Amino acid sequence: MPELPEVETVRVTLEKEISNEEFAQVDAHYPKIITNDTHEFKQKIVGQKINRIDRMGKYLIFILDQDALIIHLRMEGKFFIKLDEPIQKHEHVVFHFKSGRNLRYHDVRKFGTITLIPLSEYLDTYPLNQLGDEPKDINIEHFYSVLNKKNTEIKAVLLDQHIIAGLGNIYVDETLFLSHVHPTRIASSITYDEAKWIIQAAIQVLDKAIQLGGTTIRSYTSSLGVHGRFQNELNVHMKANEPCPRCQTKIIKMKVKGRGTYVCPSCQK
DNA sequence: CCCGTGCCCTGGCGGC
DNA sequence: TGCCGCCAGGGCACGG
Repeated sequence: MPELPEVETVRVTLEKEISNEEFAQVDAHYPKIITNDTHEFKQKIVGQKINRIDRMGKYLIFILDQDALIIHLRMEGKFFIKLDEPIQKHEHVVFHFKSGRNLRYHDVRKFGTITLIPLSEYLDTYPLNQLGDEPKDINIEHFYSVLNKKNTEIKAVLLDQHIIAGLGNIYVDETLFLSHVHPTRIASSITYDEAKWIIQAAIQVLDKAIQLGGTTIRSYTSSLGVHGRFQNELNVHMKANEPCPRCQTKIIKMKVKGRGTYVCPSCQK
């Protein structure tokens, strides 16, 4: 489940590995991953070079000569760099470079998406034009005024990428724990100070996770075998029945808007 | 506009 | 041991 820190880890690794590579051919073994018309996609991308790799929220953005390649890894998307060797199970899209190396998109659940959009439009086009600011760029007054109008649980608001970009299930649980806010609180009841604590906690959690290369739990590993270490820093996520690090109360697992949610019932209000 | 539900997909796990 | 059924989850389409 790559969230902002895992995607950033992938971005850094990929930029180091494949900047300046030129696309020679694309094999789409499972074409649904690519949201463009497959034929047009291949025709356009061949001959372009990777100049830079950016990230916005959980999206990776390959800056090519004419177009931006916009990638969302969803739950289990990952990349591998290989030479020409047999295709493995779950390698759905293979980008062949002129150098002879391949970039392989691997995704057990096939939920990820890859989209090619001209450089002149990509920031003003779906999906990136829908994206809210990341926690580090959020204006607190504006965020507070948005919360004020929301009649839904705070956890759902923090997961909404239109409002705030980069947080997923793990980091929302951790952010709410650090800010002492209970995930089922109705957003409009959040005070200005709590809104400020939430943003500060989100920034702190994401920064720490980026420093540690992200979180490796379940089946998710970063690209190229990189393993994050933030799982050792988790306070509540996946900690059902363990003592709260602050007050020793048992962490409970509950459902919030259908999402597995971990909370300290005593010190999150 | 706002919010809830179901869908996409497959490996892994619990239950028997 | 083997099989079945269900769950996980980000984001969108759709419906009330």
